[in-house]
Amino acid sequence: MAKKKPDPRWRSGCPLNASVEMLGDRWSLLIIRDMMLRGSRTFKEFLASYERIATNILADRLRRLESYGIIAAQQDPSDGRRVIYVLTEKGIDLAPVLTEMVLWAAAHEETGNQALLQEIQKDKKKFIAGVRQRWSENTLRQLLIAR
Amino acid sequence: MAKKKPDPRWRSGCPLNASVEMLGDRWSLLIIRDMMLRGSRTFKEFLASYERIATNILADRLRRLESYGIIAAQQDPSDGRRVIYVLTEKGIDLAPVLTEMVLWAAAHEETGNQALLQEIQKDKKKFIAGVRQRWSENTLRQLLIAR
DNA sequence: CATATTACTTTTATAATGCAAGTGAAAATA
DNA sequence: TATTTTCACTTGCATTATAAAAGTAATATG
Repeated sequence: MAKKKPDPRWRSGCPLNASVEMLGDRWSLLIIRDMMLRGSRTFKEFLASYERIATNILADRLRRLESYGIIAAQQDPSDGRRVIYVLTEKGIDLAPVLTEMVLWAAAHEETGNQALLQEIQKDKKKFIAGVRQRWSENTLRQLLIAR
Repeated sequence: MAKKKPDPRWRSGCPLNASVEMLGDRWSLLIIRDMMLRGSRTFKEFLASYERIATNILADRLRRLESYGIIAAQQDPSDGRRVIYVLTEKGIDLAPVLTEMVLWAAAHEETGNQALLQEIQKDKKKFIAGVRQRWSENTLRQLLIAR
């Protein structure tokens, strides 16, 4: 529905370039991974990730991802301090991208997380469908239930 | 065959993180795109790309990609000035990653290159197989034939 | 009311990027 | 053979991004 001529925001009309401009840095995809696979939803939870992002960079990336419509931010109704970040449809649609990047690195580098890997390798489509479903379930719950 | 415990080179053992550390910047994937889809092979050809990479950054990225084993550099036997860059197997294996990134951006942004897009959408597997085959054909030809 | 928690911002130092100009070797041209 | 051109870079410098550490405002908890 929304989609016509190349967006002047990008360096070029190439779709790969658009992806790279939105996601091509050392943190954005890791934040999306944390949301998609680890269920992270708050600033504090993102900070707890193993790669140790700095707080100012995290704040900047969350702002950027929101501006691209990949994630959405909402106040926690049960705690005025807390902001809950959720993936939008656009964000969830990154599941195949993340999946292929995981498979590629695992095939060519010495990496860990064998459990995730085997799940993906067993049935890629099923894995992506699972992400999608778990997310739609959780999103509702997360937004409605206080903790 | 080489693959065991997490590489200490990476910030974490997560395979997605390894991918991000190798490819997570604004130029690396575009260089690979130019090789994979446009058949670029030389410094000059990469420079001619629409996004206008600076020469020092291009030199740096080519060095990095080579150090990761994603591309290989070879002297042109018929012209001593010219260096020919080719994708390695590891580099060619990025085809599914690029494919998904193209599909994702095209689905959510206003991008161009409809021809490429329709080819991918018609049959994703066939497209990736085609890249792979054209590459193996071309690599041989490129390395043997002077121009 | 005092303390703790959460999501940031600010500051400062370091590193990466981008632009313009320059270099050296090899090849093409006069 | 001498000169010019091409190619793949490098260098210098200004701008921007990243990282680490400390600080802050709003809310919540005991």
